[in-house]
Amino acid sequence: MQTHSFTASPVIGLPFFDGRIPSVNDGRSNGLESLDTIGSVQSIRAGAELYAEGDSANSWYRVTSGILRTYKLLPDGRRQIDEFLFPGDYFGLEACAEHSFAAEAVTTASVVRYSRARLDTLAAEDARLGAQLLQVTLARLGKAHERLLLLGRKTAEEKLASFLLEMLDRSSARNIIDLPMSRTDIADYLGLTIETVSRTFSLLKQEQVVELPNAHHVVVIDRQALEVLTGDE
Amino acid sequence: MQTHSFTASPVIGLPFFDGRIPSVNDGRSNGLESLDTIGSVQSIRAGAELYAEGDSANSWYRVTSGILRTYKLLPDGRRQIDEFLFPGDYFGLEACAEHSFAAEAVTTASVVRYSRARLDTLAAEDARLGAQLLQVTLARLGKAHERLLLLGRKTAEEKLASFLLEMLDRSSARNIIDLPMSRTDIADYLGLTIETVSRTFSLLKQEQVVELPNAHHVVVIDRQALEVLTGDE
DNA sequence: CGTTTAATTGACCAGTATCAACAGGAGTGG
DNA sequence: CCACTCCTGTTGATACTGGTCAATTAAACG
Repeated sequence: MQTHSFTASPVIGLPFFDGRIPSVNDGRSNGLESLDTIGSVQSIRAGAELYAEGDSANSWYRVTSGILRTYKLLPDGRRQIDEFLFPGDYFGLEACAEHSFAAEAVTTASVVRYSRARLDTLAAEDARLGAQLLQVTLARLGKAHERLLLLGRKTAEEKLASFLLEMLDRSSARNIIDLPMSRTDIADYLGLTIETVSRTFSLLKQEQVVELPNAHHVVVIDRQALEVLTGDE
Repeated sequence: MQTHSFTASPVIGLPFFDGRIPSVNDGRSNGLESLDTIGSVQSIRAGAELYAEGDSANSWYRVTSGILRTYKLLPDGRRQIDEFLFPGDYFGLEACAEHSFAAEAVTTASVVRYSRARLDTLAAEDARLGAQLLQVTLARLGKAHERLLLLGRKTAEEKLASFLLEMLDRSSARNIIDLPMSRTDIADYLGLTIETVSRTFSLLKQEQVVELPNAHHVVVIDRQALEVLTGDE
């Protein structure tokens, strides 16, 4: 991993609790760009670990390129992926002094690292910064609760349909999904096995909802059918 | 439901990100007591709804007595309980303008209701308040991630063991757990059916880990065994 | 190309869900 | 005070979704 200085972008203000549904992930401005002045860029090779569960949580991060995953492990090796992180996403800010989950790069990625101590100092002086941090954190909490419903109550097909729509919403293309992560990653994100993920992909293909040109690309043929299959409506 | 004015308690400050593992639930001081000056008390009968999914989220709450549950529903009636809320817990603060989950009383309960607008105004003026809100929200996010692992990767017995230890930690007694919620509630919290919850209770009894004087009380005979059964260590 | 790793598919199995019957308490009325 | 009812929880029989183990195919990499 390499670290070098980062060129600051201008400070951009944001309305205070403006009522819009915030997206942590779309890279849009959310006022936190002002922090770039205290950040440093770090590159991570695909598969490399940024920090482990239990590491001291003295930094906070924003993805600038590539994809990362955060996850927890059980002692016997079972893994639950908490989030896939895309450019623009913030992560690593935690309630306690140690990270409660690990972070790894799915693809080669780069992040901006902020000092937690400096962040706290700035937030103590600037209430607006604190409000923006709160807004970002509340948005992540909302997504986590959405995932509790998925993991606790949805079937394999509903889980995969929900996942594909989530990925489609982050995709730049209208109906093509790029899946940089492996089947193992998808399984550990959805609380399934790789075999079930694979079989469910085949099922969706058979139902003519999607096409699978290869394992890492999905073409959505019938978005509405996919939405019905999520079980959400 | 009845509403009346609430006597303010003195403002108590808290160190700014002090590194302790925060508990949202134990009723200890966390600096947010200053908000009591803008809160009003509201009583809710057992089983009654405080707000529904989709209601406008213009309030924020703290439990002062009783137990509540927040949950999400799928259109076909499947339910996932997000959190059980105990005295001292804060809830209802959300990223967007509508509540993304419903809140109901498990037992007759009372809450303090805060105006979201006034909260925002106060937070805009007082960076320390914002930091405390952030800290409470980060703690809840950490607990949500813990539950993702439980729902995605744990077996029925591991889920129930984890649940019982969570409830024991909130209990005043050393080894007696009071469970005010129904089996249906527990099932919807753990992503199981009531039959599986009931069978797993019987299993734990058979394994001499707990005693079940009745459906709403659990005596923990062997806490260490219960900890092993969570799968966490 | 050849080798290795990832993904798919198949056969079978296990854990949990479903459906159904029964038991135990709490509340109600005689 | 007891019988009746209702409701919740427990237990049993069976079904089914998704997991496990294994073989095959496809993709990635040197």
